Amino acid sequence: MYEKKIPENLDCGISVCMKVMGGKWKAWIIECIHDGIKRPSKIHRQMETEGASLRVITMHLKELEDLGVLYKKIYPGTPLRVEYYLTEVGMSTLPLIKAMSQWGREKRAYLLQGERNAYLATN
Amino acid sequence: MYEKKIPENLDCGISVCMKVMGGKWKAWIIECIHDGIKRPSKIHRQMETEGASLRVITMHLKELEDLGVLYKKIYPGTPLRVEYYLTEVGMSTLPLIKAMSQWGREKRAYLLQGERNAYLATN
DNA sequence: TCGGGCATGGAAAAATTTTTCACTATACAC
DNA sequence: GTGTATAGTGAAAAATTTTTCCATGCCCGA
Repeated sequence: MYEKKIPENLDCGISVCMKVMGGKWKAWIIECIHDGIKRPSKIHRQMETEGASLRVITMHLKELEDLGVLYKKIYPGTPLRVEYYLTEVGMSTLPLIKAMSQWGREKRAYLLQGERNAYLATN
Repeated sequence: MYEKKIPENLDCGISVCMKVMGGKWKAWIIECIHDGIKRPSKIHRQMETEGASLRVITMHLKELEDLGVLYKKIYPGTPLRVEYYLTEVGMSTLPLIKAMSQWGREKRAYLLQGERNAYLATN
């Protein structure tokens, strides 16, 4: 387990939000589960074309579960089956994720068009 | 300059959004500038209590300028003065940042309360 | 019995981000 | 002259995240 060396500062709402939705794959995992893809192996199959490793998915699922964003249902027996669901707080991320996603789609072309020049103030 | 080894995938709106607002300090820098703290040295003084280095602020300002989220006004002369402002697209991040910040503040207590237990399905 | 799928975890490597430090250059105040 | 302030860069170190690889344990099908 990796231990932080610089203590996390979660005083600020943005840091808290980023802890849940930041990172390379977390928002996608939340979206997957919302879309009904609730088992780790399925989530992985959904995202491995994009390059997500199963390991990182496992780690994020655990982290999101510990935060109370997801809850986990275990079906005992073999092969062991597990399903993740959004908690109420998990659901409350959806409008935000949708808004971020839409903003990104809307602004992408502009943002990626290249470098800009500075203005020279002449006063 | 650091060169990416895994190509960035910006097909997805969330990745684009995270490119602008993710990272440890970017959202704060945008907020600072919106609050009228527009010069690098001022921004640094504002955030150094939190641990932000001047270097990372400089780098993020440049990145956000290249993306067209900020524009830069240069006042020639010495000491050289520079001011950053939000572009129209920069402004459009504000509702999102506000929403993230508010969400984080609202859910912080819940999210940080500790680990959770899985449900054992009994069917 | 061998190979597959299931969920998960340790450990190390690789990739990326952030920090720290050293440096440029100019002008002003003391 | 020395110290300060301005904005910025390069290089290396440190911190963090993500990937890769390997291992566990169990059952099912060939």
